[in-house]
Amino acid sequence: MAQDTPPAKRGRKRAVREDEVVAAAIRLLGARGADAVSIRGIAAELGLAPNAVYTYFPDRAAVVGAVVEHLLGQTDLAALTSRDTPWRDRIHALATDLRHRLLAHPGAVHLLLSGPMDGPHALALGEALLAVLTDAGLAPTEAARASYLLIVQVLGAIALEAAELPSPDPAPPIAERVATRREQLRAVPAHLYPRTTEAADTIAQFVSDEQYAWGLDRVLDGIEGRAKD
Amino acid sequence: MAQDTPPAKRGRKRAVREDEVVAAAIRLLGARGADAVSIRGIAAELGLAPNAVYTYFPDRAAVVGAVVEHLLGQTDLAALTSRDTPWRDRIHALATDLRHRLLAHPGAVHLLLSGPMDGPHALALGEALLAVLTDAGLAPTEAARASYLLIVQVLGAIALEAAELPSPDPAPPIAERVATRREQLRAVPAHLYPRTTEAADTIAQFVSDEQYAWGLDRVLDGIEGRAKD
DNA sequence: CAAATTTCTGTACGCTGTGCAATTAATGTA
DNA sequence: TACATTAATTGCACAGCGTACAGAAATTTG
Repeated sequence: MAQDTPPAKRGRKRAVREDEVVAAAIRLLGARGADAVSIRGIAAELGLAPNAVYTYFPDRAAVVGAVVEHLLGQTDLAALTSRDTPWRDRIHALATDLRHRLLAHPGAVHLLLSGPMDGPHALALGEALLAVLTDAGLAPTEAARASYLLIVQVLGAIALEAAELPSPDPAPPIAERVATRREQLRAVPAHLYPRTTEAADTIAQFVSDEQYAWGLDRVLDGIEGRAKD
Repeated sequence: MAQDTPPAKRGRKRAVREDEVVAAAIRLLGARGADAVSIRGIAAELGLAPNAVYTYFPDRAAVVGAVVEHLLGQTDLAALTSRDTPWRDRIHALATDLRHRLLAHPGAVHLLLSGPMDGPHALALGEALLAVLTDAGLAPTEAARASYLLIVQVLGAIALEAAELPSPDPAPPIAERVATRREQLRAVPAHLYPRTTEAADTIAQFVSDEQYAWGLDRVLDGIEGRAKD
């Protein structure tokens, strides 16, 4: 059986553990935005000299990768694959969960998109999506394409929302963000952009749960049309 | 009539023009990636001291915003709204154009997503999309939501593709990127991720024109289902 | 106790954005 | 022509970043 106690290595003891580095990074991410996730900031958070971080990760990109993995690992994949509820509802639940989780740390999605998502949790998420979409009646190839489409949709929507948030703040509530957008849209000259002006109310609500769910539903409609059931 | 010659201002003459600053930034973006788009790099490119750039833009974010505007302004919106071809084809053409243009400078999409897209060219793009989708038979509110969905889809797909490119290089050809992905997928343990392993060929082709077009078609299917025609 | 090994620290280099004061170059007025 | 006014540019400086290198500290093995 796997013995928990490591085989008593030789040199000096480690002051922290790798997961504490990740935890410190996420603490900074939540408190002061993506730019605050710096080697020096993490080291200060842990009470270490900056260089000590390089004992645990080879460079900053590796730390960010571990943070991304941690964030992706928080999603409940069991709920995604359980067949108690219709598959569309399960995907909706996952997407909503991801959105709230990632918008809770504005800038987190920047980290997601700053490197390839090839860790175990990313793979597990893809695998679970494949299972759901196979359930939905898609052939393997179509299920794979649809899973990527969904990832694109979810991360794209979150990225666009995050793009208009000044990163350090703890993300104002949606109602306030919509109000800000509506205010800015009042400055759009109606003679140059008549349709934009006419649809200003809807456009102001692009950053809302409703728009997010609407877009996801259109994507799911398109996917459902490919099911052979 | 509007007189071209500016009314002979008082102080020292400007060494460059604002659009030359943007051009220098784009030159750097293409040659050395998004990280090279720095105030100091731009200044060196123009033969100026770094601070001189602040004569033309208040801070780096403003320069990036101008670069984004320039990139968005290169798209042919006239072709998007002309009714010679079916609306789906027109959107396909726009999406393809945007993808190739943005992937030509890997990291460009990072700039796009680093701030709100509220410039005139961004507005014009939105307005043109609204026109196309109204043509397609959508009510104004639905057209607005669908236009945002399309922007999310296009930028999301490009962002995910760019995420796995090491930014400075001039973007290897698609075939090579697919081959790299296929190679990496061979390391995925089949017993943990059976469906992923089975669909590896399709997954390797996530970064391809075909997947991009497929996803766009599913989104358009979903949108078309809302047309009242 | 000494040797070996690992981790942590001190220092340093080159890079970033950008604020402040002084300089340079152009124009308007006397 | 001389001077004042104004705008653009520069030099310098500061604080921050990632990270490479050498040495000190801590811990286990012989």
